[in-house]
Amino acid sequence: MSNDRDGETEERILKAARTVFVRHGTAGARMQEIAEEAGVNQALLHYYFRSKDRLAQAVFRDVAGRMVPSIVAVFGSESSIEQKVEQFVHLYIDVVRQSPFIPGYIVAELHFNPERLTALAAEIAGTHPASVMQAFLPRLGAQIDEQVKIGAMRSIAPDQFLVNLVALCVFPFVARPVLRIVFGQDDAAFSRFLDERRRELPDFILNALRP
Amino acid sequence: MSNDRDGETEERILKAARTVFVRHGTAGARMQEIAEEAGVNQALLHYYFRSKDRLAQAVFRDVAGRMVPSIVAVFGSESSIEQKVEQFVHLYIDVVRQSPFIPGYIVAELHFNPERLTALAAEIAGTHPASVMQAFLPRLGAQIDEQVKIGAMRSIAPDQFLVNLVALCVFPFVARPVLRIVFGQDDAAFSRFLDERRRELPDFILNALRP
DNA sequence: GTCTATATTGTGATAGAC
DNA sequence: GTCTATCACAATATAGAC
Repeated sequence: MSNDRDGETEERILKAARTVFVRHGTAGARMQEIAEEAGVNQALLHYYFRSKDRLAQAVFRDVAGRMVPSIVAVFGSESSIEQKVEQFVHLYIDVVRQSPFIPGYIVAELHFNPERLTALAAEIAGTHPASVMQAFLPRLGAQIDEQVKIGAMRSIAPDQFLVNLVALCVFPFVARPVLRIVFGQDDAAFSRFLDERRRELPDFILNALRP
Repeated sequence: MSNDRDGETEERILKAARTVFVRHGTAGARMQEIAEEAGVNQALLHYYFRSKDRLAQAVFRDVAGRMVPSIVAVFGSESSIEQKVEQFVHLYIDVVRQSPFIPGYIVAELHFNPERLTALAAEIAGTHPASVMQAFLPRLGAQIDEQVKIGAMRSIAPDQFLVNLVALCVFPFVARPVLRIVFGQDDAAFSRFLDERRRELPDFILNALRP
């Protein structure tokens, strides 16, 4: 195996770790399996990442951070609420559909190792200007108030609104094993379910807010 | 320590296991910690449950199965859709609020050990009459169609409807670490958030389905 | 940087006394 | 049924050669 002049090996290890951690969770993952998946030996994992915990941190940072720029793009924009809802639903379903196990991994990691989120949040706060981070919730609130004032929308707290929006997008993926059993959905049926959802969810949400 | 004539010890072990598995997940849980939590030694865990895996299975069965009777009660009833939605939202939030880590545990277990759900499903199918299990989805569909025909509701597939309903109830609990950071919610704020949600969610959902 | 070999501790599980 | 003691192996981590 040749040298890692351009960080190619480190990247391959991280990718392998992503696969294994997402599949088995941080506690269930084995360094040995990651090494095999990356085509290197276990010692090299420690050479690059020092410990399993640091590697797990790097993976969470990588996986969870991946979602952030698009979210910021949607909610940091000047679009109308209607547009934001539709953009978010489409973006989320289109992206996550290609890695449908990510949400389950993230939720599990949030639950068992919530301290990793703190670390990630600090980093994101450093990357994006504070103005964007601080402002986007009140801004959304103001946008809602506007619509309420002209009678185009019923009032809703912006945090409730956001939780609703994200919940409706994320949940089908984390509940997939249940859908498989309760609705008898095989892969194709699940895919059709997502198509239908992508099409109808924006209207469902916007209609919920009509006066 | 006295003998376990009435299954008191076994019950105490199961309860301890519930606590530890819910907190750390199946892979992250340690038999030693469960033994301490139960006030017994590790050997006794094996005496009653033979292996960690069987204990994990028993815990999942216990925790996940706990929710089922109430769900069946709501959706197996003859109530109107409006009533079902309100009943489910109130029931779910009231119950889960007292054990707010359950949803995170269940989602994680579904993700990493989906085969446990299969076992549980078989058991539930055995307990409840097949008529109830098979019928409840078409029945909900028929109930929706009725409303659509009289112009009281817009059309929606029953599986989409159910996913929406459950998603909106479950998600705040699994996303709690995120709410804490993004919205700065401490325990009291989260509790108020749930109060507000319990009050407004039924209307949100029903309004979404108005024509 | 990458490997092999190994140290060290953790962890599920069992044997056997009481 | 419950305990103590211990086995057997899994798993993270490090030392040191190349």
